Amino acid sequence: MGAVKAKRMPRAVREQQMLDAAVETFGQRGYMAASMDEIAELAGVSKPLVYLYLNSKEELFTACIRREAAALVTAVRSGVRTGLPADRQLWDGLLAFFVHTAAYPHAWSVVHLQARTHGETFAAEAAAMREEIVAFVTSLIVVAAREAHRDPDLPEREVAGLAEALVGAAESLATWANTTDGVTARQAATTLMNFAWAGLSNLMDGRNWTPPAA
Amino acid sequence: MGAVKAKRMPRAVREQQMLDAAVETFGQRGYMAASMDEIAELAGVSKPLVYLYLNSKEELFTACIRREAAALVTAVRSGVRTGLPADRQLWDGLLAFFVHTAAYPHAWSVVHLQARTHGETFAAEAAAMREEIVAFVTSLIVVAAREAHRDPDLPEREVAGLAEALVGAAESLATWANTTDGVTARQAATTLMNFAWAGLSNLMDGRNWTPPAA
Amino acid sequence: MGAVKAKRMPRAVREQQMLDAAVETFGQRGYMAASMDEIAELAGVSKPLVYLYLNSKEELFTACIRREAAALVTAVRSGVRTGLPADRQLWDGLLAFFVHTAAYPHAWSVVHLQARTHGETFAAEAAAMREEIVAFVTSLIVVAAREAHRDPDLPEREVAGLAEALVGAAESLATWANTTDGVTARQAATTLMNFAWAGLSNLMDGRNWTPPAA
Amino acid sequence: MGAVKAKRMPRAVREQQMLDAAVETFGQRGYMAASMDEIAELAGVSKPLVYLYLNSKEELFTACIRREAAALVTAVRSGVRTGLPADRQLWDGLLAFFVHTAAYPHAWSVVHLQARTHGETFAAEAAAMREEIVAFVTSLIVVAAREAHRDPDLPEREVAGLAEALVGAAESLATWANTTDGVTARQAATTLMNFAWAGLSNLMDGRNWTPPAA
DNA sequence: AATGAATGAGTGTTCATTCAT
DNA sequence: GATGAATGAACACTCATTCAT
Repeated sequence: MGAVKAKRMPRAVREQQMLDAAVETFGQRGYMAASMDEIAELAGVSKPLVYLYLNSKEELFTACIRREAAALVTAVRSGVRTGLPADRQLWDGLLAFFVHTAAYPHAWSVVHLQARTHGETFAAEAAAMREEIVAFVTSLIVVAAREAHRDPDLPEREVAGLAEALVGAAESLATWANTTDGVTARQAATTLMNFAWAGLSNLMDGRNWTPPAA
Repeated sequence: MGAVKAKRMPRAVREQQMLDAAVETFGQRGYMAASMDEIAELAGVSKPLVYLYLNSKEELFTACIRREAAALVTAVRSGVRTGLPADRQLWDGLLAFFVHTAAYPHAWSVVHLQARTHGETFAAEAAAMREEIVAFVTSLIVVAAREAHRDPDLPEREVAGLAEALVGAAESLATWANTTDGVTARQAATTLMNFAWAGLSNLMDGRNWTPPAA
Repeated sequence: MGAVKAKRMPRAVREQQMLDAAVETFGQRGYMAASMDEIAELAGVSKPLVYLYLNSKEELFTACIRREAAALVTAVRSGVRTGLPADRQLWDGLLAFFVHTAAYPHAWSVVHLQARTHGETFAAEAAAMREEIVAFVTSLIVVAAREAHRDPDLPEREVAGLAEALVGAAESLATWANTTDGVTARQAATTLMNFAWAGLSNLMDGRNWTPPAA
Repeated sequence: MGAVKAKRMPRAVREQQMLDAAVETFGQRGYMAASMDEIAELAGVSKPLVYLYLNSKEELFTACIRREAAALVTAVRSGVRTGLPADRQLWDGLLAFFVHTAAYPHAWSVVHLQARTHGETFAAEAAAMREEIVAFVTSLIVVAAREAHRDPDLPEREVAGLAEALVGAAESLATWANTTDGVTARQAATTLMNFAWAGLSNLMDGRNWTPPAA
């Protein structure tokens, strides 16, 4: 499973191999339980080379988070074509998201779980990416409201909460799909789309649920 | 800072103190970064005593997960009264959930984050509790459909996905509320209820979103 | 040669054993070349215990410097009785100094050589002790001048230079005596006393050597 | 900061650049703390080239000691003109010594401190040079005694001790002058000359200090 | 019921050194 | 003549765990 052992490769290539190995190991074992020895071995190089190129375990982990977060954002962005209706854009984005997280489960574990459980520094790194996605979803909600010929009279904080809930649900479903046999990316996307779009439409019609008095 | 030092207490009490300290430490530092030294000190006892009562770090962590998972399930169950309409039951459950996770953030971190990032054994422990909650939510959805005089013609897998999405959204919002200033449990519950209930109603009316052909 | 292996000793005792071993090892190998493993083994304990008691290699080394510097100053002070003539006091001090450095060559190496070659922090630690000795010698020179019924019209900077030269010569002779067979502490002290006392007397008589014009 | 980068230079020149860099680095950081990486970078060449020319860290260090020791001896020898009175010769030698050590503090650190704190091999290398200087001083003392029309009835061992003390004092003053602001080579030489010459004269007049009975 | 004393095993990190070009 | 790529071996330090009392 480790990279084919080939000596004397250019630095850039080796670095990617190391990141590959690191993402797999961090994703599987967790940040702390992953040992640099294991990562080096999986990458097919000696430990000093890992340090020569990536300096420390912390920097290596950060590099993993950055690379995978960027890859995920790129995947989602690439899946969406502007100009289509908002619901279609949301669908396309969700589908791309679930396809990507299913294709790279270790990467998803690194970005979503590991990055958030080992200190503020790493968490912040992952949070930056998440912000991008939340912002994207938020904008879609606003556009959808406009398309429905409705003033965006949903208060801003309300929209933020909805986007948060939607993204949170997507994240949970991604993990769920990755750990539950027979759930495809398409199914996950459909479920969430049904759950979310219908809810959003209703809200835009002013039919919202009123909590009982405290 | 730790518990007031009092010698010679009955075992059951000491054990709870240790678990308190462990939950706080695990929640704050993470499973691996938490040291038995720190936990013992925070509990106000010597390390060998911790081992005498709880045998190992793994067992100690498991005990934490069990205790806190049970506490959370109990809290949700206690918040709900049967006999009320389904939406009210869901609301009550969500509110109890957000109140509890806000009151015990370290416990929530242990059960939701730490338990899932350090090996299958721990993850399974937490998953068991989660199942209970998902089952509860599933049943509410079914009841709601029945109340709406509609046959639960939503396929079972669909319902499972919806419950999963709902619970996932709740979990994300809990963490979000715990780390975002000025978001109360009531607000989180309202946001989610709006998002979810409206969506569920729509679905039960057969107005679901159809994905484009692959 | 290592301490007789005896288990379960009180902390204070173990600590001294560790310092003994550390002084020997640092003195022989040098600060950097000495490994904590070696020190622990020589002390007859495991490495973690060394860390438990002395925290780090740096702190261990600092503790060595402090202990041995204090021991040397104490030895010199104890060798001198106030009330005797200045030359006798100087002789007694020098003799005590050479006896001590000959009895504890590793300690002398640590304080005089190692402490000065591995960073400002350590150097400062040793310099503090040296200051005490220089101050002591300086005072003796002043007293000697007074005893000789001469105003201490030697300028202060001049006296400082002389004390520095005297102490420097003593330090060099100590190392020389330690590495040259057949040179006793008494001989070293006699040589230096002859060299120094005669010179000082001459200076106090105003017979100083005038350098040629630049 | 390092030598201007120029490719393809003759070996002899490159070697001197490497030694320059090595002396500076060893002098500043110490033998063990200095890394071959740092030295190579400061020399403006790649590490393998350093190994090609100087074989190993040990040999590199040895080469540094040899070069700098020789340079120091040469400097002292060049400062002295035979035919002048002994005291003038001593003065000239001391002055040359202090001027050289002040001009090349890193070299002085290498030869005097580093060489003596990292194993017998290096110490022996530096000791060889020292012997030359001690021998030179010894001969001056003998000549001085002869000039004073006195038989050198000072026993040989006594003379050796005096030379040792004188050289030791000089070494200490050199380091002292290098680390104390405002002390010039000339001042150091004057202080030592006063201290030493007066003492030596006295001794040659038979006025020596008699130690108390043991 | 409780603890001071002690350790085996492992981790991240560094460095002198070499090979292939 | 010169170097980018790569490593074996070691070292400081930590931690879960146990023993003797």
